[in-house]
Amino acid sequence: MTPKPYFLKIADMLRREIAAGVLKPHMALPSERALAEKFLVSRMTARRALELLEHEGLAYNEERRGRFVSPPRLRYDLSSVVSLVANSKARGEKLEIKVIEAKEIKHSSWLYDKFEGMNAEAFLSYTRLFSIDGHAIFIETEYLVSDRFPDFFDHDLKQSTSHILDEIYETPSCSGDIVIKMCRLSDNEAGLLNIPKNRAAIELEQITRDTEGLPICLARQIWRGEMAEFSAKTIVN
Amino acid sequence: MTPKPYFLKIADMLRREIAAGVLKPHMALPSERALAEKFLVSRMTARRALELLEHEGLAYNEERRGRFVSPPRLRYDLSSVVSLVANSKARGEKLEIKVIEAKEIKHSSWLYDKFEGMNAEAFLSYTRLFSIDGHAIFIETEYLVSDRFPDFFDHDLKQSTSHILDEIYETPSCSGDIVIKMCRLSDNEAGLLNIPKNRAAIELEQITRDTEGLPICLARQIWRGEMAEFSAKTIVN
DNA sequence: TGACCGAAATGGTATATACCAGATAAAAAA
DNA sequence: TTTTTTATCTGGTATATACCATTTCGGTCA
Repeated sequence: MTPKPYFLKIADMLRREIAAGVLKPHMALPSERALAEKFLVSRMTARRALELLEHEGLAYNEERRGRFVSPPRLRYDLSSVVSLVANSKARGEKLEIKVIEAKEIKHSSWLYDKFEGMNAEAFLSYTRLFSIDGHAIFIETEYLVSDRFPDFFDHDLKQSTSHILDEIYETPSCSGDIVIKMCRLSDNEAGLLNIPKNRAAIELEQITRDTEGLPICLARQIWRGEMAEFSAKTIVN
Repeated sequence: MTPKPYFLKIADMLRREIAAGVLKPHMALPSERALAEKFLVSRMTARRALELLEHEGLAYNEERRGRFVSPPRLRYDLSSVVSLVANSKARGEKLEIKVIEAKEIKHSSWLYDKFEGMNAEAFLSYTRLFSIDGHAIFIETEYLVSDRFPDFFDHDLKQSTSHILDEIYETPSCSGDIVIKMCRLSDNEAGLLNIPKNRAAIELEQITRDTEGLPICLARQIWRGEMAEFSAKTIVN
């Protein structure tokens, strides 16, 4: 039997402290150097233990600030499109929405494919950062057909999109197609989410459709993988 | 402007070769030592480039054998429980199911919670490994209430569970609750999937229910994150 | 032919070190 | 008091090295 690697032992110890509540959500974990000194290992070995906890979703990392204990996962229900803003408020969490960018895109074969059957020439695009209690959870970029929603950017983007589309443009969304996969963060995305570059994350792409099945809105969300879990209901036949 | 790190440059090169088709699915990538020599960097730096591709889902790793190019992702439709076995055959893929373990579990508070309202004392549990074209995709462990499905293990477990439950026990599943999240592989799971320990992966838990809403089967799947993507349909209201 | 062995290749774990860059808080200056 | 500087803390990148464990494959021996 080969002996248990040091970095696993160190990770075990930290895991126990988190489970026991000695280390509470958003509290700082020991730094790489502190762990290395305490366990008499090299800094690289200490780092591996900490990175392990990150992969598990037990810790998160803010670049050059330190590593911190992750709070319990947020559950995102795929079966209802509208709910995130409302649900979060109901749970008493302080959901913040920060608008990062809003622009018009003239030519994009990628968007043209996604909005097949729409014959659109220009698209509205806006990116927002969603945080709960001051901690970034995901980035969302949404795309709309320009012609269909005139003066869209005149409205407050700090509210739920479905609310704007429904109330103001009277274009209720009826159904949506969602695809979830593991992905890697780009530099820009990592910066917005305040975590190191090149990390694994979860990408959620959703196309909402109107009553006639035509695409209304394409949303692409990049979630901090350890922050959330996604639920859905399945109906057979 | 700080210069682009070496490991990113190396990853870029590999990414280009994969995109260009020079490196095709399941072909071996250069080894850590080969890359280090070619780019005149240390082996650790070469490894970081390779690990980056793994995190992105472009490569996978078989312990002490080497790293290989990942095939395109498999799409798993959350909206229909039954389909995986059938769908895969329709696409002409060779889906293999290998039974790893089958046992009865007498006492488990965890299972007792999951099957609330069933008053069950013992559960059947079996673990299967699903592979396509010789490559492991996910592990599934399913749990059933013993009393409800007598002599269950007498049947061939290399077929879809819903088929057995439906045809033989006349217990069609009607709906299901699914939860997806990023997770870390245990040593055992990593061994079965033939990838290194302590990696990020995707956990999918599903409870299927009968027409009365009572839980029939709890399934827990551990997917190689880079191998699949998950789709769902959402209906508003 | 078939079984075995050993060399070569692979990744896995680990050390010790160095310097860089961003974040933070204390100390110094305005 | 407010602003600026400075020292210190953090993780990020990178090198060079060592030895271990498993896999693979070629060669040898029965």
